[in-house]
Amino acid sequence: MDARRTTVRDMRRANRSVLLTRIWLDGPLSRHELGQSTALSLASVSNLVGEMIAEGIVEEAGSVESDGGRPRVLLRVAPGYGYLVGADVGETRVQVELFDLAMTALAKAEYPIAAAEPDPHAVATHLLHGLAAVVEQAGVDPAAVLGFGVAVSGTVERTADAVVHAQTLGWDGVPLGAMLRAGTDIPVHVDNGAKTLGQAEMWFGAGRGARHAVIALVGSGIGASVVADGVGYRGAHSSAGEWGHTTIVYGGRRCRCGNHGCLEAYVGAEGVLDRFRQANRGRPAAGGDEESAFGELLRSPTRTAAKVLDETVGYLGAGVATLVNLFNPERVVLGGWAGLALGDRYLPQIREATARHALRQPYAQTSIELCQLGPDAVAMGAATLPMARLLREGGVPRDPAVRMTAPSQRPAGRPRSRAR
Amino acid sequence: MDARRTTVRDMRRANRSVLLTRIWLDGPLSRHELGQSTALSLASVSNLVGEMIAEGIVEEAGSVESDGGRPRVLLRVAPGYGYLVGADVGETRVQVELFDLAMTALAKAEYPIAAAEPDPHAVATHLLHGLAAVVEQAGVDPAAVLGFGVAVSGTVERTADAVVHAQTLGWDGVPLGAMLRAGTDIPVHVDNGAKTLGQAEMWFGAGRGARHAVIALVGSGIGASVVADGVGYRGAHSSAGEWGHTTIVYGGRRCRCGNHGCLEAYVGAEGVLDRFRQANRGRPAAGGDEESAFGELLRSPTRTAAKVLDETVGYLGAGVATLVNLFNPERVVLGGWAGLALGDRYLPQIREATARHALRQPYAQTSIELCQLGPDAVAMGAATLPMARLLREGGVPRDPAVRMTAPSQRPAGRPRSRAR
DNA sequence: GGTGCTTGGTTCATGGCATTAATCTGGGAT
DNA sequence: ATCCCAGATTAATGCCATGAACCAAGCACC
Repeated sequence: MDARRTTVRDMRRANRSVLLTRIWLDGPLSRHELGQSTALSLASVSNLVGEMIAEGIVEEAGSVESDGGRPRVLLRVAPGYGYLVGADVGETRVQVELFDLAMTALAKAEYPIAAAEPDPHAVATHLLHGLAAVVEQAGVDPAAVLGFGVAVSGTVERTADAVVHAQTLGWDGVPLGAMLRAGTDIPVHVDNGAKTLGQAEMWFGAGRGARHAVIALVGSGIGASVVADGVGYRGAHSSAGEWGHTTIVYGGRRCRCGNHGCLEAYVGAEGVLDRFRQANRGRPAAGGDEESAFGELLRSPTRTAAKVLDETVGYLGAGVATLVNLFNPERVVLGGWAGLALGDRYLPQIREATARHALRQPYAQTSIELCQLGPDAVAMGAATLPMARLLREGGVPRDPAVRMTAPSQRPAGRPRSRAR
Repeated sequence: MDARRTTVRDMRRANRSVLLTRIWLDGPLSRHELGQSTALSLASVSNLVGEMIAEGIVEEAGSVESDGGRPRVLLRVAPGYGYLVGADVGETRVQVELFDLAMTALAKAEYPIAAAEPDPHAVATHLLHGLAAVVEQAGVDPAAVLGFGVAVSGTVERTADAVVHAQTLGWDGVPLGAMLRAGTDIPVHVDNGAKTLGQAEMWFGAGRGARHAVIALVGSGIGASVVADGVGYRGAHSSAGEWGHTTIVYGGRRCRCGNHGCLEAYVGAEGVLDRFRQANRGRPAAGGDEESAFGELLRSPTRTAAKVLDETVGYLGAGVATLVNLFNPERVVLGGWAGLALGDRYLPQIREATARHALRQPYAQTSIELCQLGPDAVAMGAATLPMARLLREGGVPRDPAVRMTAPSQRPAGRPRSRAR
């Protein structure tokens, strides 16, 4: 229902995008298979693929015999056509990683963050240093870096400046995108960490193959990443999926957001430990930091701990049921460090609790799984941002005339279509 | 991220769709304005519009002087090009209405439903009779009826058979679409009533102009219709938006769905009246049916009633906050007969309660309004289903070769483009 | 070791499409 | 009358996917 024209060029871009996406996601494929699954004519597949091979973004990768006939040549995205850099701005450190297009990590850099509420400029500096460092470390031509994806907590406005509002960092209105762009020519993408992790999980993890999924992340805080019909659901201002602060116990426990009865106050790691302390006559769980204390609780639960955890599973089930009822996903993927820890031990119980609280039919149509990538995949998730753009644009650079930096074996060095 | 090709024909259809949608929604427009707002070249606008005029779906509607130059001719969708029939399958009656393309109601038919759990065949018969009746009544050529939209409660599978699961009707797996198609040649569309009402509200009511909105419907039951980026959000199996059975009071009141603490058990009219009865030492509210009892409660609230209603507003606020946090809409539209009744009197309080329970930022980015169409717009909502298809397809009939039934003043009687 | 078969991939002519630039149309102002 | 101005149409152009014909590579069979 959008009010935008379509031109003949959009068509080609769209078709390139479809082909490239399919080649990238579903591994080496022959031209024939591509035609089959995209409904594109073989002629067009050949034409478009030929163009992309000439540009260097796609390459032939061996062939496979086909009973009786000519062997089919397999195609894949050339891993070395370009590189992606992803960064995770956590509460304790900035982590930067460089990947090739096969998503193989080639270099890594990490910078600790001292302050509880770090200075945005310091973080931006870390990020830019990290970017330069991993490019240097991997020995990659900076011009071949297709984009720099940065994942932060909090919400990110979808404007050019990528203004960040992050309560946990104490940032309110930090134009991180603009700040980074001032320091590099590489295209910068900033987004929420839960969303990027969700995208990574959809492409490489437990979400593979699903078109409608919710990635539910439980850590110290709680968030969710909603994927609807293959694309991330963002809402009007990109803050959709704030699952942690939905009311689950009206008038209940006070939450750090200031409200009462939020899911996070019951299921978030901090909330769980706090509830345990109350149930345990004021004595907190053993263990130094939150994560080890939470792990200790799970590993050797006392009677009190078991009770608290049982209740936690119940609350979590009600929370997941809310997601199931409202979003009707075909899959719910539970992640985050606390979510994985809980899920490892209590997944059947979580499913039961969800079944108790969700409507029968939507529940029957969904499955509840655990994240497969672990919580360290945030940087990779961030690297999916430039990759998503590359796939969306069908691999073409901004200016269709330029871009002959890609390695091209062809003597002509130009797309064939010009040569006529 | 869908794996579907684009052809040169899709392009034209998409552009026709964009133009037709814009002409229909934003009233009479000149070719110039169309070019402006769609970014289409004036030549293409002229070409496409000319085609649509030749087909009869668009017509010129006067002109407006433009300072100094040639006056601009205004275009509109020809109201009599075709007709839409919408039906509302309620719990007590089947209502069928016929509209022209300007959405003017031209005929109406109504059939009472006796049983609490009506026989699907009886309902289908009513619907088909109603369809024939309104066509007859309006004196319209049956071939000019573009589609028959049917709104039911419950969820509707998006398959050709349009299988309906409706708890309130006692239907589980009724292929209503298939049943209706067996009795008429007119294209049949079946969907959930909340969703169609939401669409109507988006096009003609309080949702106008919004791209992200949630229409929250509170009656005896509770539902929501989510519009994301201009299109209805359906989820994997079309049951998204089941807001009524999200847990709001963990372990709370028993709901008719069998669970505990559902929003519906607190804010649904039945739940409110039930809570009043409990608070009122077992004496129910005055009034015969649910609706009048609820109205009575609101009109002259006793101290007890006021307290119950205050609490209701609180629960409702928490429920709306859940929608705001999870969907991040730019607008929440409150409707349904009970929702409107509550909203008329308590809208400021509902806003406050929502503010208390929602995150600050998403709440600040949204506005909470009341439905403008009233609960009787369900049949019109159903008629939006065929209209949506017409707009999506750019007005072309199924077989592009046929369709010369439309009144055409041109002597040639064919689209000009052929005449070269 | 040719001949035909089968499957994979490419070339070429064709028709559809939106675009730009030029042209035409209808009104007021000079 | 003539000019000007803006709206609308026509003509020429270049891009695009498609179907049909054609080339390529392996295999089996005589």
